[in-house]
Amino acid sequence: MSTLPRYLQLLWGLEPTGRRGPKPGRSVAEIGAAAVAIADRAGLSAVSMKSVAEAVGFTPMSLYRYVDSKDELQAVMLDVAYGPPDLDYGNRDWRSRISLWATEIAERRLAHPWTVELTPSTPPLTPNAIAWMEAGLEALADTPLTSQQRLSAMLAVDVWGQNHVRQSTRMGLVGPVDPESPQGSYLELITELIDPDRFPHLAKAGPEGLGDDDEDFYVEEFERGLGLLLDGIEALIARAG
Amino acid sequence: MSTLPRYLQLLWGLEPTGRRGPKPGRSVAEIGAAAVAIADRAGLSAVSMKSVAEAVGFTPMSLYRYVDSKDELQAVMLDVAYGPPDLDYGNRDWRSRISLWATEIAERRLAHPWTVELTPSTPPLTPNAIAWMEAGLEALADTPLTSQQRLSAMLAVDVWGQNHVRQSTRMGLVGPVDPESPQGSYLELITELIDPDRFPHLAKAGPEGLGDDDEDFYVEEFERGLGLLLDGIEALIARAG
DNA sequence: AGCTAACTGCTTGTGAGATACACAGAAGTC
DNA sequence: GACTTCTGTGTATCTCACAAGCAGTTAGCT
Repeated sequence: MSTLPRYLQLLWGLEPTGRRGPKPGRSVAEIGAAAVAIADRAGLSAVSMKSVAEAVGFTPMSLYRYVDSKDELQAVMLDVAYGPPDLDYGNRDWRSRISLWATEIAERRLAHPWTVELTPSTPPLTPNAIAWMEAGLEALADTPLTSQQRLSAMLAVDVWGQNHVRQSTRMGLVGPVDPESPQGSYLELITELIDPDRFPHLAKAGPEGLGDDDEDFYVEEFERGLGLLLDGIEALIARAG
Repeated sequence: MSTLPRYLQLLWGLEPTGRRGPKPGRSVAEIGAAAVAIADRAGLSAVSMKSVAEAVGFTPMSLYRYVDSKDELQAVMLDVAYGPPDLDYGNRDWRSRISLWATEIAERRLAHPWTVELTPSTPPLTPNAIAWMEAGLEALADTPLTSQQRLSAMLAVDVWGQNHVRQSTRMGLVGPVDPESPQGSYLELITELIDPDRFPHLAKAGPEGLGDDDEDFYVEEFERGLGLLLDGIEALIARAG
């Protein structure tokens, strides 16, 4: 049994009782929240050990009492940004359940667009992240799929949704406009580069597929893609059931 | 019309003719190849402006004649790593075509596992990346889907495949073992953390779903997930046709 | 009550990395 | 042959993440 990294112990409330020494001035959650606030306000690049430390009234090195590396800090940030899942599945069917699940996650991600930009180097083990995974599996609980199939299906939905949010926010379709992204220029560039003779399919898809940066393009495309995945799962269920 | 970034001009061979001054000593492609070699040998973190410069016989600052930032260098690296698509669709049906497409991309990614770790901040506009997208769309060309639907479907497949490679390499199922990743410990940690009462579904899926790190788990799971997506696309086609 | 071990946050320091700027020589143009 | 434009270079700055040792604090033991 390998011992848990400190930030996980702290997040899960697993510290041994009867500790000596001064009480910690802040909690990991507070530190994470401060980092989240900075990222929300000034972008991910503004989150440094120094800036976070200042925000909580620490010196940079003090943060290392709570977190062993910046990577771990980012894991905490994700946990704080997602928050606990709050889903009422009622007596919906599985299709409607994962839809709800996927939509809710997407909402949290949209609220903190930087969440889809950082790529954790280790699988998430923080409480909220775990809780969301649990909720996703629960959505598929009454299907005849094996737990492995459920896991795969859920992962597919999750990854797809994450990517959708990423693409949408980068193109400025949704959410607060990131000042440091060129957003609009992509379309200009692509039409400039794509020679219709060499890339006929792309040439057709480019303007048509990306052209209407309507407000609700995000929603339409979300439903389109999610539907595709759900149909795939449905086929899997049909075969298994 | 916004003007193209230099590295794209160079990659696409769009430099204006009749230039004065000395010829460039190297090409962007060479620089990219050097960076790729370093990443393959020593990991992504070993790729710095300095190390790449040394590899091509330059000083760090010289690289900025070819590439405006490290981000752009990474875009070049991806282009070099993917290489041009070399697919023979023959007279397969669409299902078999995208399968081939997805499999081929996955192979390239496996050959350079770091490709799935870096997240380009801008959509890919480099020649090979574009060519791969074109090939993906071509695979769906004779379906009754709109170009927008084709684009979405292709993107879904691509994102899923990328994630699959990422997960697999991180868990050490496939490819060269990254010395700086803890790999095995995840399973221990998760079983240590997941209280079966609070997270019943995960508790069941965890050991069962991730347990058999067999060699061919990668392939099985690849086919499973890809099949799910293809079934989704098929449903879409059925509805559209 | 006094002692001690374990813990707190702080101070100072280091090494790496990306990138700005001004320059000397090369290769075209007139 | 003079002018211009582009090449690669040397030097310097600025920001980070992170290392190591320190002084004050507190819970439990004697």
